Formats: sequence, structure tokens, C-alpha cells
Amino acid sequence: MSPKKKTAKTSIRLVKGMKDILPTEQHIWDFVRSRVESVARDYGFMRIDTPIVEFTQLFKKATGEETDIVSKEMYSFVDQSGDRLSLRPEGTPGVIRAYIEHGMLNQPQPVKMFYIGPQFRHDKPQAGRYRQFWQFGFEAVGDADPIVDAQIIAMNYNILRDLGLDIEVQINSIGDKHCRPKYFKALTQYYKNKKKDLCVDCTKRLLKNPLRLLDCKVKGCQELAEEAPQMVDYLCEDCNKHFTTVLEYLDEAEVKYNLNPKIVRGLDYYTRTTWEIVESNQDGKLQALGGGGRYDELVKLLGGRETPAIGFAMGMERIINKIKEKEVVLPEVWRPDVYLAQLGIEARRKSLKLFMDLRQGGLTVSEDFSKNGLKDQLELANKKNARYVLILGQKELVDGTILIRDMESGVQETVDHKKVVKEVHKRLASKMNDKSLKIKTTKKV
RNA sequence: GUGGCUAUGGUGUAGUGGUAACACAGCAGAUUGUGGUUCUGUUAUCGAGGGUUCAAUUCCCUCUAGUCACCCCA
Repeated sequence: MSPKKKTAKTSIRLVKGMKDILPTEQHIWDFVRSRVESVARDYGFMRIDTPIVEFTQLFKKATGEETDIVSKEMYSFVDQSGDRLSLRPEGTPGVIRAYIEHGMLNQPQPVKMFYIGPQFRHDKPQAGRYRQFWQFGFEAVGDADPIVDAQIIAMNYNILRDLGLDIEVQINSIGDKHCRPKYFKALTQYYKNKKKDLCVDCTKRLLKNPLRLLDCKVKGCQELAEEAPQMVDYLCEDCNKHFTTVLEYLDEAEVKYNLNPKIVRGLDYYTRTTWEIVESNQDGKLQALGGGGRYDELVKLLGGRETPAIGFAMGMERIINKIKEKEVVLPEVWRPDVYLAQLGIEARRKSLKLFMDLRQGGLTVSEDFSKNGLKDQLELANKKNARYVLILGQKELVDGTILIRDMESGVQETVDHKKVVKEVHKRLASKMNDKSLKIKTTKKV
């Protein structure tokens, strides 16, 4: 056994929880990205790219030191200059840091931004869950009006619906710093004499984070949770008004939603409106594709002025899995107008320049100049779904002509080499006008 | 982090205590100027390490990875 091979198999490989996005699946990612970008544009959100690396402190403060994400799952390290840094486990803290640092409070509020990028969590990998995973997220910073909540939820809903998914919004309000303590008290009170019926985890949760008792999966706990007091009944007047207004607006926007008192987000900074977008898979189980909420305390917590904000984040791998599962019809993949085939040493030499001319003439071109045979080249042209093949051989070179082959009909014509760009454009245009060919060609995943 | 299951070429799958079969894809050729046909050849020391055995890809153990459930989350 050669030691080389052994090395290749044991150490040069994908790190656990990481994933290559291969050329063959890029079209799905492009599809999602382009839809996200176009919806963002329609709703007036501008793209922001923040660094993957931030001070660890940022996430400790923003996401919460006690959360699993920060306490157990963060990729943290000390760099050469002694700074304590972390790979971002989520997008919001970086965006808010940028908002404060670049004085965006001087722009018209709310400042609406979105991001698309990788996030990192050292979690146990599972279906649709990686250690490096992609999220896209939207943040509207600087306005507390419930219409902002409704609009961003509607947008969230529309993005996923535009992607062809059958989804539903699960919504709740978790109050604010005024009313939540009262609710916690009531909740603790309710569970006080029921401790013996709770599972081991829940008895711990009772002390640490009573909200989490509500979404325990153990049957006995679930039954108790059904009867437990609900946050919505404990909302203070302001929070209650805010929430009911959001719901009214959502009705107005015809967004399908379900009230779900168990939507308690995992991050510490949320206040008031919280939601998740869920999709039911074959066995009727709901999987969250992402979630969001209002976070009116975060900007101040990170050292800015008191500034209300709201946002959401969606997991791209999960969305892409759903798209694959549902065989959503994607728009046509990139397709070359012409494929340049060459025969003979001289023709091959001339092809380089001709290729550039075709490109500059506004055509999408493809080639495999390393191939010699015309058969091979036609086969590849066919695989690449080229509309036309230009054939340049010794004969054409001498005559100053070139062959245009229509790959659908197989018809070939000889044209003047100098007029080739014009000739191709002419044929493409007439093809577009032909109604019988106007039917959109689409490709399933 | 805990537990169950799995691991065969690039991909999807057969199979056996005596070193592997098929399909697709890839490459080369039949055909050095014609594709979406055909034919031929070629592409794996059966995840890694150890043990039992005359002999292990097959049985056992460990590790690694994947997967599912829990936890958590996107």
C-alpha cells in the first residue's frame, strides 16, 4: 500500500460538518440567491457584508453568553496579536455592530439591510445542519412601528413562497422587559407543585429558562405545557397593542399565519414579535426553515442609543433541500448561444481570436479547443445545450467562411467569416420571434 | 454531548469465509469533417487500524465518517 494514498484518504478531506457546494448544484444556489436579492430590492433592503470574524465579545453580549450557541458551539480562537476572536455563529450581531459603528442612526430610519453568507456553529451535524452553513437574513433597524413587523414578516413569507415552497408563519409575542418578568413568575408558579411530573431536563429549565418548558418534547411535559399560562395573556398594554396590530396588518396582507405560544426563540435578545417559518415534510413533521423577531434592546446593549429593530434569518441549506425534495421547477440554466468547433492546427489557432470576437459581439460562447474530432465537439456542444455550432476547418479558413449549424434542426449554412456575429444574432432573433419556440424551457432539479 | 443504524469504483447498487458483479457517468478507440445511436477497451488492493482464521471485503473489537433520534437550532 502506498503511503501517499493512505495520507490522501485519512487527512486530506472535508472537515466534519463542512460541505462543498459543487458546480453541479450551483444553479440551485444561484436561484435562491437571485430570488432573495430581487425581493430585497423590491422591499428596499440594501446588501451588507460584514466580516466572518468578529471579537468574541460581540457574540457574548449580543447572542447571549448563556446560550448554547455561544457557550458551546462557537469557533473561538486567539489570533497572533492576542485578540480573542470568533467565527460568527449568526448574522445579526455583526450587522448591528456595523449600524452603530458607521453611525447609521443618521440615515432615514428604519435602515433596511440584508446579508447572505456563511455562519459557523460547532454543532453535531445532521440532516440540513452543518457546522458551516449559509444564512440569508434581513434587518430593519430604527423603527418600532408594528407595520415594520408586518411588512418584514410578509416579505419573509413571500421570499419562500416565490421559491416554490408551501410554508406557514408561526407567530407569537414574548413581551418586553416590563411584562416578561410577570409572566415568568406566573409560569414558575404554575409549575411549582408539578415538579414531580416533569422530565429531568425540565426541572433544570424551570430554574434556568422557564420559557423552554413550553417546547419540551416529552409527552408529560407537553401535556402540562398545554395548560400552562401563555405569554399573550400577560402582555402589558403596549406589547399587547403592538401584537394585535401586527396581526391585523398580517390579515390585511393575506399572510397565512398561526398563533403559536410555543415560539420562543433561542437567542436572548428578542422582544415582542417572534416568528418561525415552517414547512411540513412528507411525514407531516414541521421543520423550521428560519425565524426572526423584534429585538428592541440589542442596539443599546451593544453600546448604541436605544433603538428598536427587527429581523430574521433563514437557513439556505434547508431551503435548498426543500427545493430539491419538491422538485421545484427552476428557471433555465445558462445556455451558450454558440459553440465554437475547430478542425486542424490552423483553425484551432484562429479560434482563440474568433472566440473573443464572438464574446465581444454579445454572444454567449462555449468551446472545447483541446478536442480534435468534430464528433467529440458536437457531442459536447449537445451536452452543453448550445443553440448553434460554428464549425471552422481548413476548408472554411481558405474560403474565408464558417459553417453555422442549427443544433435543433441540424441544418447547416455557410456564411462569410467576417459576418458571423451578425449572422448568429439574426438567427437568434428569428428564433425568439417564432412563437412555437417561445415556450419556456425549464429544467427540474 | 448521549443513543440506534450504516460504510463496496466518480455516482447508484449486487455479492461472497477462498481478493468482487451490474448500471450510469468519465477517459481512449472503432470513425483523423458532423451530436442527442451502437460496439470495444479502461476506471475498486470492498472507510482506517487491530483481532479470530490456513485464508477476511465478508465474523469480532476500536477509530473515523455519514445518517437518524434526543439536545439545540437555521
